[in-house]
Amino acid sequence: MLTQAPKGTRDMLPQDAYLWQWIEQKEREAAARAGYREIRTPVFEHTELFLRGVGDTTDIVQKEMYTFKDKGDRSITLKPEGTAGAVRSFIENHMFADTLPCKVYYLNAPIFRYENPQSGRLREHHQFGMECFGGREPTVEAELISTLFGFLTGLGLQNLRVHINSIGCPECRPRYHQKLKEYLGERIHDMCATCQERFQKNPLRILDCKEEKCKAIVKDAPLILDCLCDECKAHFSQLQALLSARGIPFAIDPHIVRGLDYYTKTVFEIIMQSGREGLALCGGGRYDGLVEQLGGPATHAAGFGIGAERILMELKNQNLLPEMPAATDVYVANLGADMKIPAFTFTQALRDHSVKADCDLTGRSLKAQFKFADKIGAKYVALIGGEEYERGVVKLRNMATKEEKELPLASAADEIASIVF
RNA sequence: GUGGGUAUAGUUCAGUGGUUAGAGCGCCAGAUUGUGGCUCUGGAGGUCGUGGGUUCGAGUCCCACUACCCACCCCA
Repeated sequence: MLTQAPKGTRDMLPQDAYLWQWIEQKEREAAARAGYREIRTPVFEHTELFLRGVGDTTDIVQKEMYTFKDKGDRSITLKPEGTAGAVRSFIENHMFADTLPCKVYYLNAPIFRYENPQSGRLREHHQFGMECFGGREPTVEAELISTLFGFLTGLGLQNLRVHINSIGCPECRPRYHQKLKEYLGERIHDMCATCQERFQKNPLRILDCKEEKCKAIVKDAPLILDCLCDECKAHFSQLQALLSARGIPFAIDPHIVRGLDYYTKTVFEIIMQSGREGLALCGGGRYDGLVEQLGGPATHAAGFGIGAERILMELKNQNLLPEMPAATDVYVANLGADMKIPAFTFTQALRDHSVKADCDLTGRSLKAQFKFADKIGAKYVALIGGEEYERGVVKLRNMATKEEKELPLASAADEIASIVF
């Protein structure tokens, strides 16, 4: 127990951490190219933020949040998604008063959900997300999807599917709800308990049910796409035109409704086609009402979150992960007890020249030092030996070619730096 | 929350209820004392997940708990 990480969490060990650095660099570049700037918000927020922001009928809020009282009797919740915190910050810091649109991204922020772990799902995972405030045009969604698609294909990922849908706005959705309820009518009593509850609180989510009996009933239900108001209809068709113009392959999936209540108009997902097929890599959409709902001025907004673990999982499936770079370029071996100080100072001199250098910390024999150098992938071994030291030279061995040459001690660090780089 | 599988060395795994629990890989050391990868030799390393129970005797059978893997629900 004591030496066991909590269920659903993982250590990022050195052999994984370089992948995170690598992917974070790619995320930064993609977001920066689109004019987004980084924002970092707290790992925890007041529970109320998620109740009002994410929606108290959602599974996330009802059963998946890490919620606790702090010592000041405040109800605190570990972030179960990225958008609410960004919106809170946008309002609290009066970013709405600056020039809009305001475009921000968060870099692999930790996200916590209490659910049963399985392939591609942890209790702590990390999301890269982008949020745009103050843009009413469908260009916003097109920009988000294009950036995301470019980022993912830039990593080499194949077989990505972009699914889009529109779930209307406060203008047209109530009309759709009415129509859906009329369609379902008495048949709602034949549906699962969850759907009967949804019928009252959030009829749209009935479309999302995976139960066979519910799917059968819902199969011929009216689609929200057929009930959109003129504005939503125009918005959705303009988005399609933008994506087509950019050459992004997308499919309209009228059954995407998303598990968070704040979405309006556009919702989208990017789905894995290989490996764990059908698992969502990314989800996002427009949430024009959220800023106002949380106490800010009415502000158009849209964004997405993408799971970093799932990206890495898919990259691994498609064999696209880079190899771990060697930690050390030059290993400094010492021979003889009185050579330990010269070896140490020479190692530091190499580091002063920005060379990744290492020396013995364990008191190994020369043979074992070479073996170690080989194991850590050092390209060169610099030997500080008594005999050479007396003559004022360092022996440099190329581990791949076995070539050895002597360099004057005084200029060796400088010369090695120019050889390594 | 529900269901299935698993838990033995650092790791991957063997191990009919019966001596002192094994192997491959990895780790450490050595093979005439100043040189890595290959080979050979030796060594270290285990409360057999935790706690109960059955039994003369449990790594092995039973129960509970915990964790991991997989699936459902849901989601990234």
